[in-house]
Amino acid sequence: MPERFSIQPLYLQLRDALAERIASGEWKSGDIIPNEVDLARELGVSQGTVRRSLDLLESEHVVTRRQGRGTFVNDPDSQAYRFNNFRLANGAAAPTDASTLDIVMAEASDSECARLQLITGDQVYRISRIRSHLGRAFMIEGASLPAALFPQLVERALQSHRLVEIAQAYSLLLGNAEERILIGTCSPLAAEALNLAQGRPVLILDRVIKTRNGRPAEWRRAECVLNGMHYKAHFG
Amino acid sequence: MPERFSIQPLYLQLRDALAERIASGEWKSGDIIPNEVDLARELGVSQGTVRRSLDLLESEHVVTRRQGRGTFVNDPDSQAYRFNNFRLANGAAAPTDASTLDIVMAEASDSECARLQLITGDQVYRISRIRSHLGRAFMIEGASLPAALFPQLVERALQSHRLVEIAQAYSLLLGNAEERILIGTCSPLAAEALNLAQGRPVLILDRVIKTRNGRPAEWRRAECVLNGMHYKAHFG
DNA sequence: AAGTGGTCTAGACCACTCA
DNA sequence: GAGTGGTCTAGACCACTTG
Repeated sequence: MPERFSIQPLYLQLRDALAERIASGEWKSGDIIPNEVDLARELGVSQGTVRRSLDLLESEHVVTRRQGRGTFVNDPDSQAYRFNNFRLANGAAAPTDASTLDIVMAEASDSECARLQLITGDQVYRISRIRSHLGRAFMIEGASLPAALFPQLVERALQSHRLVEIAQAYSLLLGNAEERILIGTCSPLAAEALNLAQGRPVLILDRVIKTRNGRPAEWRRAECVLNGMHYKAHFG
Repeated sequence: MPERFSIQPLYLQLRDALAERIASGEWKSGDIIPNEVDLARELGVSQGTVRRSLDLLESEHVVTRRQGRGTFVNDPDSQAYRFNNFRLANGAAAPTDASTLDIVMAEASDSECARLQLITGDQVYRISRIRSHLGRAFMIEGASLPAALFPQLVERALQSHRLVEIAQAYSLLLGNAEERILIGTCSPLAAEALNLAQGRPVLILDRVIKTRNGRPAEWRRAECVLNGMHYKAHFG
């Protein structure tokens, strides 16, 4: 019989336990995890409860289940896909390249504290990146990441500073994102980086991505021009 | 024993049957629908299967379930909330008013055919609306609705021409929406209606809302200025 | 106390994939 | 044919709401 360690339903505890085993690297991207019957026996719960927690993890984009084959841990690339919402005129996802301009560590500003749920004195990494599509730069972004979540980020000298790659390197599972979309005129920085005329209107994307546990992992402010693409949102 | 009328799983057939009973008006907005045990007995399936279909309907925003109380049919207002994504600086939903400028019926254009999945010769209603916030007009929208879905729309002289109200009047349940967000300069029409300077940058919102069955119900093109609000999107 | 949805179990059978 | 996830059942018990 399973013990109840908390007031949470078993299937939620189970979901978190399984997510933790994925985050910790016990099961890696692309791996097949044990089948429902084995997991149920190992964990001392019924198969139906295991199923329920796996279904939840699938809805959270952590795993993918395929009838007749098994339950697979999702790739970081499939995660990245969720957060790239630039689309071509035909609706297909626009392939984009990102490159890092700069990384520094600093004390969190007031707005960083507010958006990343930090307290005054906490440290953040500030990353500036530039994204291009078909070789043409169209977006410049400034991202702030809590240093507590990504210790020694600069020292580790990762290949890429896309959040998806960073999260992978730190064994962190990403959750939802909320974005504020505004319209503005380009900053001097953006004008230079993207080769825009002074005062050119830009789309401002202000987004917070949280971890699966609900902890803010990245606050990004971006300015972009669309160059024939559009930005896709989905409601429902 | 339930008969299987199709290859679809029982819980999906059941979900559609229950949705149909709501759409038809048998259960109205705000009503409590029968409890799981009664539904299961009536429909000749197990309680677990009824539960599964009701959980699905809840995830589709058709009903709301409350432990200890019952399962309630959602209001059109709660539906409208899903499709209003203008937010104030503090993140709260911005209350907006909509008023109709004009309605006409016409033969669907090529782009209307494409976006609404119609064929040449089909009829559409074209509605132009203007939205204001705190008494100030900030968005002008042109909506196209398939006439086949909303017969005699003009003749019925509804109070409001917000899609949510129209759908309610026609016993139609709304599903998901997909929106394309672009940046542009205001059209002469928008400049006049919203009192904007020529060439003022605007946010262009191009959205298709589908019914619960996946049939396109409205294609809307809007131009707006934000006046301190922002447009909210959610990913995950 | 009665009634509702929420959790959990145990087990049967089906549909799909692959060796 | 063996192994996987997907569907469906029947029933026990829990948690919450209301009279």
